[in-house]
Amino acid sequence: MIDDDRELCLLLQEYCAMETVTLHIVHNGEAGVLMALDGSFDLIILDVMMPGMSGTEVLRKIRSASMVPVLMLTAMGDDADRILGLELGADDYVPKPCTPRELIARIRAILRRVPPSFQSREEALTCGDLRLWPTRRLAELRGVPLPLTGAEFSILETLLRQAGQPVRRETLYQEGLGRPMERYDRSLDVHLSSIRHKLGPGPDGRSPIQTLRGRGYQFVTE
Amino acid sequence: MIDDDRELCLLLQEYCAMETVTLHIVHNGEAGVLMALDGSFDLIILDVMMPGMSGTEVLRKIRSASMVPVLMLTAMGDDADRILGLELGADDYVPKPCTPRELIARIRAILRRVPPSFQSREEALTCGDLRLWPTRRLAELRGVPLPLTGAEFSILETLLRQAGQPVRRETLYQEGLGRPMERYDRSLDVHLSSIRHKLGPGPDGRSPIQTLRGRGYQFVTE
DNA sequence: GGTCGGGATTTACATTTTTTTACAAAAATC
DNA sequence: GATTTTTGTAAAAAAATGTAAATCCCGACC
Repeated sequence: MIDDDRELCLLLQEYCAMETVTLHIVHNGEAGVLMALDGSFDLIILDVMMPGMSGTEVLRKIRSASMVPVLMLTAMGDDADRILGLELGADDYVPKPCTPRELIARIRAILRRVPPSFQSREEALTCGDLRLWPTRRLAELRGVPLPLTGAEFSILETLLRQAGQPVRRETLYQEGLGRPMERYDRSLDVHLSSIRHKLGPGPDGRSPIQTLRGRGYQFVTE
Repeated sequence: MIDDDRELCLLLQEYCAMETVTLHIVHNGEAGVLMALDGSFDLIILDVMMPGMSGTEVLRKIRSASMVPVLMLTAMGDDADRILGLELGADDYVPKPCTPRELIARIRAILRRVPPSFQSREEALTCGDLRLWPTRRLAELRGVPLPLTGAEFSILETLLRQAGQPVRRETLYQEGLGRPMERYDRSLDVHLSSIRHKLGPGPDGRSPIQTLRGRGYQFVTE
């Protein structure tokens, strides 16, 4: 999502999380273009009205290099922008203000008609001898299927997506268990214990999941 | 539906909605031709008797450019129109007045015999060896027709449209069963159990429908 | 109007996963 | 070194899900 309205971004991000959609946010056009062209997104939500590089300019830059679906947010009744946007290759246009619900519905509609071959489909998350296929909900350790429960899989997926860097407990709660962390809640610890048990020790004898006391956990790379 | 009888149109539209068929309406021939040639409809319902461009004239225009199935509504006993209609390439003829129910039945009959390749651009939903045709409400597993009840079909369709990512229970209730989820309601579980039973195990021995406890369900991709 | 039958829902209980609890161990703080 | 905080983990408790069977509901048919 490329939008300078931080509040709207956060609101939508929250809603997306509930809908099991992951929303990444940038607040200016320059960063947005770079991110959009990174190729790892299914769809870009783009605000027309932004300080600095305008939305249509961002769209032009994106379209010059990529076919990634773009949904534009426009001020109510701004037909000129709308038409320009559609001509430049936006896939849909939603007038602001809009409800998160409507936005999600539009997003799903766009993704339905985009051929799957154009959708960013990652193969597998690999780290050492561990490999996860999130869309298949399957994990393999040294070529052998690794039976993980749902929560374990989600937590491990989150760690693996950021392998080599620390992931905060709050993040693991949100992404892995789908709820915010609360005081005296020890679920995550228990799940991590169980994941470590199933993974066994890494090549160096330590667990591949390292504890960074007070700062979270980190999946160690080779 | 191309018909100037607004009341009948609305009545039928309501009935169609219940049958999960989407009915678009125009009340005159000119608009009807344009709409029919848009190429996005599975079938056209056409009233013979209309002010302005007559039904047969509309049919002639449609047929000159498209093979879209056309069902004609004719005044009782008006054989001349009927024969002319069939000669011009109508697929069926239903005398007015008729019950919505009968009309839907005829529509389904026509769609059954029209080869899928001629049906509107709604492609089959395919995932692995499972394939659904949402407009025809037909499912196939490894090339063999899979008998599913209405609720089962809708739930599976919802899962398949978002294959590879989790779908929340609330969504499945709303999209699949058409009502909000309520506490202590276990219908969905029972339907899922039955779907899983009918689908059998996937290539890896697990069910293609994975449970994400507390987060929903996910149809796994290949 | 009555009965039949298929599908949907509810019920009841089995099973699995997740969370809580309780305490031990490690690290940080004083 | 004593104390507090944080984390690890086994075990118990709670919650969510799986599923067979009973029941309910509604349209079809007589």
